[in-house]
Amino acid sequence: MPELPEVETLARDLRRLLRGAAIESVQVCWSRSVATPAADEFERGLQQREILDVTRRGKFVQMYLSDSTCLLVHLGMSGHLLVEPGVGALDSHTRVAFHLVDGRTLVFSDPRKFGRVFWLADPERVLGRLGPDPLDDEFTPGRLGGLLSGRRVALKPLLLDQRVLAGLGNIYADESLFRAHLHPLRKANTLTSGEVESLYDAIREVLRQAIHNRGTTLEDARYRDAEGRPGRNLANLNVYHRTGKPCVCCGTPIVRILVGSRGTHFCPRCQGQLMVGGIH
DNA sequence: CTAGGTGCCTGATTGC
DNA sequence: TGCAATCAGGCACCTA
Repeated sequence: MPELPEVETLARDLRRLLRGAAIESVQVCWSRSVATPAADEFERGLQQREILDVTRRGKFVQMYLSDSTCLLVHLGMSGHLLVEPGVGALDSHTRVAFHLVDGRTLVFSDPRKFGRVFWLADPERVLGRLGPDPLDDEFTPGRLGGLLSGRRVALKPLLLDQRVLAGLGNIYADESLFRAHLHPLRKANTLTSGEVESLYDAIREVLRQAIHNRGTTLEDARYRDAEGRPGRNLANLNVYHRTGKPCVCCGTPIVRILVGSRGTHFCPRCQGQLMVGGIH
């Protein structure tokens, strides 16, 4: 599923491909994919607008348009944004098609229909709820410590909460906890300052490596960049989707448990400590 | 604040 | 073989 590294890769590609392009017309094929405004207004209002820049915030792709409005795309579980050379054969998973003045098509394809597109004058209406971006310069170990302190919730659900930290999903939350040698059920407020520091380093390093590899495309899965290419970060995963396989560090089989109904992968030996001092 | 549940969805997998 | 049931998961929203 697309998380911060995949969305970052996509946003960089789209910036290169779309900056300066103008929208000729918009076709909404599945109206529920458009969160706001209503589909007919979305189709009418976006005509002739120019795409000035494309960035990322958390897991949102953010497109700045002429007239200072903003198009946000959340890919959900299975969304893609593809730039196609022509009008393109719109397959059955196409939810919104943006026909560009230069003849290309920006396709929002989303089999599972969990993705959403927003057209807003003020993107903060949606983005304002997000916590800090873990790769932002403003994000420091001290800031992470502040987010964890006083929270009795387990680390795994906390890392997935976009209001706390924006951009981690199931893959990179598990990978970050492995890299930091922290058990996913450890209560957030029990971390020592050294452990906070190592979690901070782990999150940033896991995300940076994944971006360097242009994101993770699982064997079965579907993540593709703006030009349809898969990412190559799969070989970098240490725990996610490696249930029963030996830990790269100690050889112990990787375990999968459910935490808040989400599959959670970890090494029971490397990440074994549930409490400070090693009490289980 | 925290924990747990539901609904939204459909391709892939599992079960009989 | 073939069909039906189950699973996967990001997120908003609800209840206790």
